[in-house]
Amino acid sequence: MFTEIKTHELTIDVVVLTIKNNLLQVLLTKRNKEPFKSRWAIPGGFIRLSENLDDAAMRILKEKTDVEDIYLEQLYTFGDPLRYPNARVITCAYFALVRAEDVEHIFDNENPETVNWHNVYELPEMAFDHKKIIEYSLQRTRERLEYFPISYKLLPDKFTLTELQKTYELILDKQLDKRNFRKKILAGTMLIETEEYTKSCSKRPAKLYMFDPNLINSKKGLIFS
Amino acid sequence: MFTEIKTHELTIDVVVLTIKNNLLQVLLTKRNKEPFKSRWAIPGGFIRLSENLDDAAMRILKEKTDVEDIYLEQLYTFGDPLRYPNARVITCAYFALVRAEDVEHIFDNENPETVNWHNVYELPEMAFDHKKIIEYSLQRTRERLEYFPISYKLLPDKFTLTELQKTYELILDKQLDKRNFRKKILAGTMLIETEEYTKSCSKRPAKLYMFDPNLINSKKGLIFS
DNA sequence: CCAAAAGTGTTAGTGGTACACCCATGT
DNA sequence: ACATGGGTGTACCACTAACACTTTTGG
Repeated sequence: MFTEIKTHELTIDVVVLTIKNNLLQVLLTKRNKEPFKSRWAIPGGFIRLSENLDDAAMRILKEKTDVEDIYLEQLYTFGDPLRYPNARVITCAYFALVRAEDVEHIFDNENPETVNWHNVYELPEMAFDHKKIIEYSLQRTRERLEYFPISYKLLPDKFTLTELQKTYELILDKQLDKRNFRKKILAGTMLIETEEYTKSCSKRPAKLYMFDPNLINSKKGLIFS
Repeated sequence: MFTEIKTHELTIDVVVLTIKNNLLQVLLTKRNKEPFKSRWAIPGGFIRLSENLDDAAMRILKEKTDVEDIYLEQLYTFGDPLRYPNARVITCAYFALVRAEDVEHIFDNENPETVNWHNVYELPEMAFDHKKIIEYSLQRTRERLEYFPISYKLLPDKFTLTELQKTYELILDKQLDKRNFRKKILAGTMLIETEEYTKSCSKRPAKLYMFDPNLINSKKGLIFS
């Protein structure tokens, strides 16, 4: 029996989003202990003494995947007294955007074989308030998309305009007009046209583009209302 | 197996903003103990077991002022290992907008006579990372101003368009065009024109307006870029 | 030659910005 | 009558939204 000195515990939870199989997906681990045994949850953990919160979120993410160079942002701190049964656990939630191609393995030492990607628009039954946290992440990602070129963190180095449009459509969960999308995105200065084209696909080749690495940190995104 | 050693403390800090004497001001308390003894700090406190984070922020605010009906929003959680000397204190920061007229007393039981309003644009030397937290609040308030009619939380029930414009100008820290401001704000549907006018000022009387209480929770604000 | 995705412009409407003068009141 | 802040309209420009056909390739 633990002493009741500690009134609350602070954890970090990380919503990891990627685009895989033409779907916007979130990384979930299946719990192997109570509470909420065998329900799905977002990855989480404790903060070490020497870490700041961002470092802790990054470490927790790396424990489940092997990615570097991701977009990571603090989301919100959830602290309802009833969010965690029989304990007071406050969690500082983060969200991350990763390239599917960079994630070679997903693993969970405590729960091997029980970590997986799930379509964010068709979530299974979730543990705790994790459904709410994922929905909050999605909302924030949409807000960010309007102001920052964050989509490059979900795409390979070189991509077609159609792939970029698809990324916007998956995040915003709506269809965009092809001509208006291209006009607007090319009017901005964040894209560089390459001389390369897609090959060996069975249709007309598409030109490949890159994000301008000098402008990656610029604050200009695009608004698609 | 986790060792239940308490590695960090979680607190709540609240940035309280108001408009007073034609300035955007923040409520600060002067510390009477180490660390940072006699420096100014934003009000803060601990979270009780039965409270959610919003409730804790509201209680802490009420310990220093006597206001009801305020705008209160979670800002960000600051957890750098070095932010608090010789301890690991993580703080979940909130910001609040209050009407100066609603604040009859400001007080601090521990530090009587050492709680006061300060111009947010001319802050004294602050304790901890509180300057950064206030700057962050200001930035968030500006973002909110673009999307939500939050300015009504800083103004009396009835106000002139000039007072409303002044509120925007103080928050955005820039001058706005009078005709464009009026055109845009009246094109929205959140204002109700009253039949009343300012009296007993030495100039031409100004018409008084109210916020439409039905639209207070609407998401339409105004963008002044 | 057919299927499939790539690529390309114009128009109408909306909203933003810049800008200068008259009005109502108190002294 | 004058000083002070209240109140008003127009013109230009930029951005948004709607919309359909031709091109290139592989099979």
